[in-house]
Amino acid sequence: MAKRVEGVTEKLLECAREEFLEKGYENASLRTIAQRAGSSKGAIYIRYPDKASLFSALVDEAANGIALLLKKIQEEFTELPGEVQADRVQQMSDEGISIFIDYIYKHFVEFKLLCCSSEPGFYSNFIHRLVNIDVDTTMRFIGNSSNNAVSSGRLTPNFAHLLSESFYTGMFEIVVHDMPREEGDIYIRRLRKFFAAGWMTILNDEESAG
Amino acid sequence: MAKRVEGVTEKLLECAREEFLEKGYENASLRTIAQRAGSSKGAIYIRYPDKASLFSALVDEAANGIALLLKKIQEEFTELPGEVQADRVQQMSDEGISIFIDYIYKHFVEFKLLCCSSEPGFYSNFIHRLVNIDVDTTMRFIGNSSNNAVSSGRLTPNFAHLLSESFYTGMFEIVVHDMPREEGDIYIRRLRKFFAAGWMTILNDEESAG
Amino acid sequence: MAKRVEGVTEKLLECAREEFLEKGYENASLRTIAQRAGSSKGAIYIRYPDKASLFSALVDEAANGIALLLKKIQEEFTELPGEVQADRVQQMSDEGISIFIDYIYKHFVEFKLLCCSSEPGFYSNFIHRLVNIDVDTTMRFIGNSSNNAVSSGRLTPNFAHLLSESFYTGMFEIVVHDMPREEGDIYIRRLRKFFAAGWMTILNDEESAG
Amino acid sequence: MAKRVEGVTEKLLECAREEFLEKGYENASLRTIAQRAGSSKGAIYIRYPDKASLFSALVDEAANGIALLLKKIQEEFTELPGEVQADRVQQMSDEGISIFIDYIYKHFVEFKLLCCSSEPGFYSNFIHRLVNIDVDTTMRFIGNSSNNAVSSGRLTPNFAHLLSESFYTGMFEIVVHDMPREEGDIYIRRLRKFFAAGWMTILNDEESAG
DNA sequence: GATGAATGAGCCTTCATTCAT
DNA sequence: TATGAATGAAGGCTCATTCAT
Repeated sequence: MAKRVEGVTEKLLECAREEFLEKGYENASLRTIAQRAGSSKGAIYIRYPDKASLFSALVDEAANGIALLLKKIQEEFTELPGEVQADRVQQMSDEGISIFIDYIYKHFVEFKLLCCSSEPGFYSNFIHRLVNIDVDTTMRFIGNSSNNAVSSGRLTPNFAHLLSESFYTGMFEIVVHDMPREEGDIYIRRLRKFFAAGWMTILNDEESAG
Repeated sequence: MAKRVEGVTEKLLECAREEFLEKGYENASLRTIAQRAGSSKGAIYIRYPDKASLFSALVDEAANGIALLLKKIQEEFTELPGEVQADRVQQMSDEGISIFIDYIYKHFVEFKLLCCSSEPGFYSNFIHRLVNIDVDTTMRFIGNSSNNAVSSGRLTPNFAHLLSESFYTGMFEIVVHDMPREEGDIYIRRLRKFFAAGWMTILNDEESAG
Repeated sequence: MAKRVEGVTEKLLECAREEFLEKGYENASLRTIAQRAGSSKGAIYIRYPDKASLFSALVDEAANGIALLLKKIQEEFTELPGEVQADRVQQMSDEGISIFIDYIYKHFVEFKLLCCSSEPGFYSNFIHRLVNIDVDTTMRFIGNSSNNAVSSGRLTPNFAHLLSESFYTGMFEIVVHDMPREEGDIYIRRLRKFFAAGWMTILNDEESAG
Repeated sequence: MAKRVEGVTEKLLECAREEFLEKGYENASLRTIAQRAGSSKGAIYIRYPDKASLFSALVDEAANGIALLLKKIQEEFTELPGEVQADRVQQMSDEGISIFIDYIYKHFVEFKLLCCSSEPGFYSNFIHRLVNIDVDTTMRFIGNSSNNAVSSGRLTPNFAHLLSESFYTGMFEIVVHDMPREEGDIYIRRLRKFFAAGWMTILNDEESAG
């Protein structure tokens, strides 16, 4: 039984990465990828059923990984006693955010591909997975608490969705702009403060407060 | 004098709009656009020298218009007396933001095209134009005041850029998500509060405050 | 009755000339010609039924003119008394050749178009017209004399044709290479000597002579 | 290993040859060539990067071959002792010319393509390669001898160029006119005599002779 | 007469994908 | 398994020509 030549898959993925980064998903050419890798188009099709799958192979692990990570962080928040949850505006702890940023920088190229080189819709799908996790936790948290943000209409699910999306899009600016780690750290932490402050204006019942 | 058959340009633009919206810039086909419009490929080329120009024709007016609008709003801010500026965190007045939102909703489809269907780089160019206007005003405002955000290193031009980008990207979420006008209004006003709060953490000298 | 705007035809021809010279027949564009002339494609079609006719309009007068000229020169030769003809190898007199060269230089651009910018086949048609005139005279001259070049098989009509073609192609080298008048004069006169010598080897019965 | 289906390349070249011959380079259509060959446009592009390369594939070997042949023949002339050179007007020996003609007839179709169906400039490039070889030898030969053709101004490089071009153009008349071998032989040998006589009028110092 | 919009065939080329070897 | 030849649809674009105005 013929075996896959060792290293071919890796070489193909590496060259695919370069090609996608340089030209974007649509304009990347499988022919060129195969050539760069010193391999053949057929070799790609043995491994991946089509162009989209090849792209996914480069990106899925990181995309799944960060979604899982976020889920875990959020679950840790959910498991906190109610009183502690109520004291926090951000669902990610300081430690949680650190791990999150770590993860992004550890898979920087993959997220670069996702942010800058994927087919239209692919990136937003990715963001939405994160957003859904985030919003789930948020809505559950508010539902469990006595906060009237939802019941008062200050917060709709759709609205929560958009705020979250804005936050995560903001986060991935560090990738889009190739921000060095240190700068990214500072930037994301400030972003959290931004959004913490923002959430305050929603969670707090200003009307009745005024 | 050969006159353009009435309505052909409009029909072409309309069908181009649809095609671009459905398939995105890269996958849109001039052939299909012409067919949809019951016209010919040549009819497109009489009007626009190439595919990119056809797209621009759909989008440029709105893109330029909103940039001009932002500039005007910012200039009005700049012309305010120094004390009044200092009291404000957001450079857009309530009235300014209303006009801004109005403009977006009046050209909703155009911004939809820009946000969701343009070639890679086209959308970010657009956002950057707005961002540059914004950052200019911000940096000048801080330069003219005695605020030490810049001198202390809390704010770099690059950083201001990213924050602004995050803000405007957030704004255009209302377009990406086809938010109805009323909801968009609320959303954007909240976004302002978010960022106002965020800016406070940068403008205020926390270090020395602590 | 609407009248042709004066000078339009001239302008069109002038710009067509330039376009054909620059790009060659196939790659010349009627659209471009009309634009250069500040006129319209329709204006061309009013005057000429198609692209080929426009080209002909630039070139036919010179092509016909030189053919007529050659005919006249050759007829003058034919009308010479038989003895005088026999003494001459070249059918063009010194005076004849001068007039001929004059004509070429007077219509240099037109011949340039013919030689370098016409559609494949057009140039050879032109040359063949000259060649046919030449060969007619030659064959008649030999038929009327007692020369055995033909009867001995040293000269076939086809062969005469080719020799003549080689001569006239050689002649138009002065056009192809933009030779200045003076140089062209010298060159063509040498060419005549070349061919005179060549013809000697055909007209003279070397076999029986040897 | 994917192997090219046998005969496809040959069929493509054959049909390309026909198409180019019938319509000329510009008007030949790759679509038609592929159809004629019962193949696909892609099949052409696997083999040749573009239209020009396909044409070259039909023609280059013959064009290079005859240039090399001419070089070899000329070098043999150059290596002759000075006295023997001086006795010869033509640089090609009888044997040399035979080999040359052989070569043309062995690649008749290829030269037909070159002469009658190539893009403007392609044919003259080809001729100029031969001419440059020829003129090099001629000028060197004259430089090494005591002949005053050059020093007296009777022969300029430019002029030698044109004479040579006229000669080779004349030669390829046998191709342009589909002359049968036997006739071509005779024609070319006569052409040599023509030019031998012509060269005499340049090499001989007529002035001082007179 | 003059215009240039409209046409649609046609151009060369690239592509993802299939499949015989 | 691996190859790359083969495919044919589709790409953007140019063109000579027609014809309503």
